[in-house]
Amino acid sequence: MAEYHPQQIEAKWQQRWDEARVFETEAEPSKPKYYALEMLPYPSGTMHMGHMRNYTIGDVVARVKRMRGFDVLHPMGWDAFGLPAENAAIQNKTHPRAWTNNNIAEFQRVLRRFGFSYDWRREISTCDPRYYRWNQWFFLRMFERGLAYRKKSRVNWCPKCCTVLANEQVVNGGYCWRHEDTLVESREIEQWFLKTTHYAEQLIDDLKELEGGWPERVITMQRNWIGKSVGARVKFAVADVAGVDPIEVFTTRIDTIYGASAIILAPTHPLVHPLLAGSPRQKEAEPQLAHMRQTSVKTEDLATAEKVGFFTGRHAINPFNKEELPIWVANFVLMEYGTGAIMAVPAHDQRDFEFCRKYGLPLRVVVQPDGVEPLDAEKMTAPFEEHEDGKLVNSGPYNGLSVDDAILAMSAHAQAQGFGQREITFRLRDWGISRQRYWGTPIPVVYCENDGIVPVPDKDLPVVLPENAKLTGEGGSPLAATHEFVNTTCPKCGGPARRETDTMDTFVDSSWYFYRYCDPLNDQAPFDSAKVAYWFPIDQYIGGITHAILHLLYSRFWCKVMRDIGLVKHNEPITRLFTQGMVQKGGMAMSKSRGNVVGAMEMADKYGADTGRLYTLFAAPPEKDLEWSEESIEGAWRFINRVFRLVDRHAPTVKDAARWNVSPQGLSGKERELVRVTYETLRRVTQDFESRWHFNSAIALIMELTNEIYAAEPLEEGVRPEIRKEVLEMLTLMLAPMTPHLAEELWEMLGHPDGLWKASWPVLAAAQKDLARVEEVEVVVQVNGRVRARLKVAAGLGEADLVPKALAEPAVAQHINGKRVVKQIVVPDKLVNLVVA
RNA sequence: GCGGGAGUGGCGGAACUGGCAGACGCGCAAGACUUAGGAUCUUGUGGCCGAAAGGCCGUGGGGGUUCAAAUCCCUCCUUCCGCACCA
Repeated sequence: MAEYHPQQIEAKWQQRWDEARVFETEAEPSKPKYYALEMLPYPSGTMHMGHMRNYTIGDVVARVKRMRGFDVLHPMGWDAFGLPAENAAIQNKTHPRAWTNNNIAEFQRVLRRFGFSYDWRREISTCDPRYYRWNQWFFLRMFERGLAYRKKSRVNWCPKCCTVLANEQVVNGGYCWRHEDTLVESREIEQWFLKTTHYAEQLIDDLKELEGGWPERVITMQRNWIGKSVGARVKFAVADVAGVDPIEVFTTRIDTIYGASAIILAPTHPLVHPLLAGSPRQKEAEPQLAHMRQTSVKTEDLATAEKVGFFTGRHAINPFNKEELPIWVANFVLMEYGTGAIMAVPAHDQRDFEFCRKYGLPLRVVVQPDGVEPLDAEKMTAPFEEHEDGKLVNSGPYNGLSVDDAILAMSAHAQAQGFGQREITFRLRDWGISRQRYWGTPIPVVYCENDGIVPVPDKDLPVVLPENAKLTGEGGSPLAATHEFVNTTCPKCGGPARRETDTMDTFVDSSWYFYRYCDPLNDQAPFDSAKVAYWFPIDQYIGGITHAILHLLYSRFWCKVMRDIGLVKHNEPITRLFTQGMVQKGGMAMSKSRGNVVGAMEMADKYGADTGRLYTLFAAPPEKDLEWSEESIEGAWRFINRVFRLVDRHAPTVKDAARWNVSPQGLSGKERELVRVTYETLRRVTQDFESRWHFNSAIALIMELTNEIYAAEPLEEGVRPEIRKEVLEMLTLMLAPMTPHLAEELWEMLGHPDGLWKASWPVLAAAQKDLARVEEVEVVVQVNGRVRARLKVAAGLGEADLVPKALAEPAVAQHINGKRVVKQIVVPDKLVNLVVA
């Protein structure tokens, strides 16, 4: 009687796998390829069970695909640049590289301990110059194409990070994504930007390619983030002051322009000052403007804030009807969106309605809903905003047109007259990548007095991050204070020049890392396009929902840039995306700062990796959050032991048995039932793995099978060795993707010295499918929808056989009680429902 | 405010296209084996009534469609997530 010792078994098989290079992958065109990928970790703190859940799901998928004959690429790497490393280094008086390398070593130890089937030869680390060199290379390609550019801009500045944040990194309406208690400030700085907006249209359109493969909500989040809106730009000339440019307005409802009551500018609009200068309202207006510019920048307040505004004393001319409209300034108009100016149409827009009512601006109905009493401007309590079911009124020559027709006709008119054009606006803005931090990729640019901005030539890459920069944590870039780094010569004229001292946002690193896995050691190019063409697109990407916008949007952008450079052929890098739920403890995500982590290594030490893997798969469906329960782990542990004991008990008598020829001839009743349950389980488990990803119910099925086998004990009585072997082997193979070490050990015990990694996922032959079929079923008999009896009958009986049997049941007869059966519903093999009146 | 999820025993969760609600596991209870058991094995375990047979109720609330609803429709409530004055 052997005992289950996971520590020994797991170490043993991990060593065998390594020796046999089982998970090392090369292109094998004879097999279909499969690229399975989990989001790469940021090596910081401890690896906890939240991480392990992500990798376990990915590992199950990779192992199932491998068993099913796919050539599987399953790599792992490290998102190794970033702020925490820098902060930790300052705190612990060490170097970010040392701190990061320690963490990587620790993380790697844990991943290996869990037996994940990675091809470790392909491991990458983004802080390695051999990797970030290609970040710089890509930057230069984008620079050449005008996709990387420098501009002075108002940026989000986190006073704790001492750096600029991307819009995507400002969360909860104005807070830093890393310091959720810190309000982001607004500063004006020269920054490098990547022109994500160049691809805005494609980033929206290509979402169609992802439908079905990506979660609906991720697609929706991306679509909203990019925020396409189709409308028109219209110029309104200023009436009562000369020399001021016309005001450009963006609207999606040019059809309502006859209903405009005012033009409203954002407080920071460049025309506000010229308009106010010398205006009769100047005195009252200026303090209000100053006040408006100061008040809260928190967007969460903005949404609910009272709408306030003031009249500039000036007027603009509606180009359609030559009407003079007052020009206002108001806090609810955003400079960042559209043109920073709107026309207010109170009858047909909620915000305009509120604003105009408050300030007594007139309201004019210009779209009349079909089939309703004419709208009365005096009595309206809400604007009519619908696009459909309306006709234009009070709109001069456009009266009677539908909204859609009016939009077309009026846009055409505006264009012909030269005061407007159709325009598409996006919410998406360019990606600011400059960071005033040390631990990141240096931006490969120098500044020369003669030549200005000069890109570093390819042959001088990488621009290596100096190891000796002083990290103080005080404001400013550490590289700016590192003179050996800053002072250089101009690649063009050879004269003295200064290097760019900002580093790249770390999202650059993760935007293309998965391509590098295909060709990790290439020192001539970021990768060989042929290798990428073989493996891409990624068949299955697995990670947290937290990255639904940032990482995935940037990755999609990067892919399109690479396609246009000619490196790749596909439009989208990721075919299928799966977002797994979080692992929580005490209702909150595991995090070191909350002190609620369950360390992965402690878990493996206590129960073994297989138990940890099995529990995280069993406790909840993979897309849902999982509340960690120490008690429930015992269940997974007990089950594994139960399986181990079962195989251990029978292995000596079955390991030399011949392979069963799957013949229904001569099967005893006990054998028949055992084989049937086994094959039926296999069928359903296969389904759960392949299409539904219900790992939890797959495990439940395997547990049931195990219970059935136990119930048939002693198996030696009435079950021949070759059939015992068949059943135990199937059980072992089904467990292999989830508890691979256990399965290998059992496989060996069952008489296979070769290693289960060579075995295939069992596919049921026709004879086995026949055996999986039940011969006898239980049919429920209902009277008026209530269960009154159960029939044990042969499978496949129809109405003619079932109804008489049902009526013959005493309990059924009793409930019919002489009443007439008005209807009978028969679902073969399931139920009979007799409706009596 | 807009958009998208989710509400099932004491707990985690099953239930594929409407067809026995609560699979599987945890916990709990009883029994067996045992010097012992926080090991193992067996049995029971939604609620209420009942000695039992059995009956009634039950998937967030209310209504509807249907022979039949956790599942479909309407409505309300709770909760989580994303966006948030986007013109």
